[in-house]
Amino acid sequence: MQLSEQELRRREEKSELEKLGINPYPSELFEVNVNIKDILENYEKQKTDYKNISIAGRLMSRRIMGSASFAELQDESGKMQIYFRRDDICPDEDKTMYNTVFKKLLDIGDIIGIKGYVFTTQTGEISIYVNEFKILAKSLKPLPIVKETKDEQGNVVSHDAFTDPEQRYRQRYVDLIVNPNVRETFKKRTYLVNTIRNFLNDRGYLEVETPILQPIYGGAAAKPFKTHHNTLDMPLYLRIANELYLKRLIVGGFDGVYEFAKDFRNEGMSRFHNPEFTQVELYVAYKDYQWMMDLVEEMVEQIALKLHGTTEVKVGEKVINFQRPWKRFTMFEAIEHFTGVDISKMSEEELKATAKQLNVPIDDTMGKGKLIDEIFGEKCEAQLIQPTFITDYPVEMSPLAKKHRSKEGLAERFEAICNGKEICNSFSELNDPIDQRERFQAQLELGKRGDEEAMVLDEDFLRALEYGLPPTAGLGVGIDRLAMIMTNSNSIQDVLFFPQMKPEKKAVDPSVLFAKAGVREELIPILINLGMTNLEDLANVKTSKLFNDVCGMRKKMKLKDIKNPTMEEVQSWVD
RNA sequence: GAUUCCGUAGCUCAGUUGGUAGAGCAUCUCCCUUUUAAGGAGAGGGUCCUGGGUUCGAGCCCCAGCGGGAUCACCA
Repeated sequence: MQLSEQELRRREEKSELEKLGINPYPSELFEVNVNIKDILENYEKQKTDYKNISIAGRLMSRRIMGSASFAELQDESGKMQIYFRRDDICPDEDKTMYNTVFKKLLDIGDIIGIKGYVFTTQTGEISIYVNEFKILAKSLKPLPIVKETKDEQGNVVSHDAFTDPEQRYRQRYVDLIVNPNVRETFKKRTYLVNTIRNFLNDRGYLEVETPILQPIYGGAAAKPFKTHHNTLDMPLYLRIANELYLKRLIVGGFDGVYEFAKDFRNEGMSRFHNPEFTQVELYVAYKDYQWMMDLVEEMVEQIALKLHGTTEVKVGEKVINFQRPWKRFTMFEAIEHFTGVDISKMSEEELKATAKQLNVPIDDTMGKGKLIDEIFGEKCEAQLIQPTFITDYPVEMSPLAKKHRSKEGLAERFEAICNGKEICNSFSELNDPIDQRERFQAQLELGKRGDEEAMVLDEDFLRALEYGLPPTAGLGVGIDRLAMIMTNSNSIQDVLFFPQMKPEKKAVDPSVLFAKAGVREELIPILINLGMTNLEDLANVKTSKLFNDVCGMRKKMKLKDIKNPTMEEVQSWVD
């Protein structure tokens, strides 16, 4: 690893501090009695409370002017100017703490604790007057620091912003330090989850945990990640959903259960898809999907209010209003609304013809349900910006949903669509075990025909249904999708702290290099132990010395079974 | 997967028909006691993503690869 000049300098500063008897990474706690947000909000009202403060954070900028300096301190709650004066930091003859430690050995990015008092500068900025400071952690890597100014309208303008998406996602910690709006986004995500949790707890539903490692994956149509348990010597799957487990709990006698679940799907990635994502699933006994729609409306409206203080949320150029009640369309109505075609009574052949007319791509494997779904997806979904419930999906697409109480071929199912994307999915749960078995069997048929996402038959789940599942309404809400809308984020990566990325760099594995040069496999560990990392290292020492070293290391590593190389052999590596 | 754009200093980015590698910030030295993108004077810092090719000469042109973004298609 090649260190930059600035990194080397910071390492030297670290040893300078140690030479001065200052531990750059002290162990003892640093008492903090206030944060920046608190000062900004309350100092003007209650100045006497801020005569003796102790605060810690990261040094974000410095303006040194001879024997006085201004700097900026950032803690979790915000940023504030701090003021240093040499003769206050160092009241005695010895000016080391200011002249050397502060001016020379401190850098932007260092974490410090300060004691002092709050005051207002001549230019009217609330600042902290530093009486003493302490280094709490030395930072060895320079931060991509963002400077900010305000234009005439008072808008904050960033300069040299840290914007490279790759760097931001790979080094989220840096992103969080220098881009305060990123912290806000993730706080909102947590408030969103908390709001849902409180909402469900208030209604008496029980938060539960169910297996992530599952012997049979189910509850959704998706490709799973597969792994293996050594002791049991069996395959296991990372869950694609937790639906079937939560329904087992309803069978067990709980009237309402929910779980915030990380689910895993081995599928494509995009700005809407990450291999692992979060859903909250909720199941409530003795309810149906109509009831669940009311719950979703109320819950999501409450989220908007909690996060924004209003039901109106700005997303891109649009304003989305989550105020109840939301528009409700059956799928047929939605299609008729957007295409002018009433497909509710059409046969499979007529549907095919309609799809072709509407330029909806189809293929011969598609049945009636799939055709309807395609037409909807192609012609309607993207146009639904304001939150809208779409109800009554084709039953073929919903193998875990109850058949519609009155409409042939449909299921009691709804999705809420918002900003052109599904944010939740819900149905009256299928609780007829015989029907459920048949639906699974139909899925098996699809699987045999090569549908990789077809569901697998879960005998234990069917057994649970046979004991009796009360009529139940179920719901799944995509937390990431909802968080994207609620935080005005364009990509799922912006609402996941650590989105999935390709590995950073192919580490050049020396053993591969050596193997290519014709080194016997068993000798490679010896070379690595000798500190050789590439072929140049081999070429840089005399062949005879290399030969001696290898034989010596072989002995040291007690590799009796390995034959020493010959001189010719060693020579051949370098050639 | 398809299309398309990008990769130059620690950061943000310029770089002309192909002719010695540039700016601002950051860093270092000096000056400066209320500054605020502080200021003034000076200095250091580069595998121009990698590997080939064309050329007297490549950051620039060509080919291949790596990494990333955006858009589109399937899944939430």
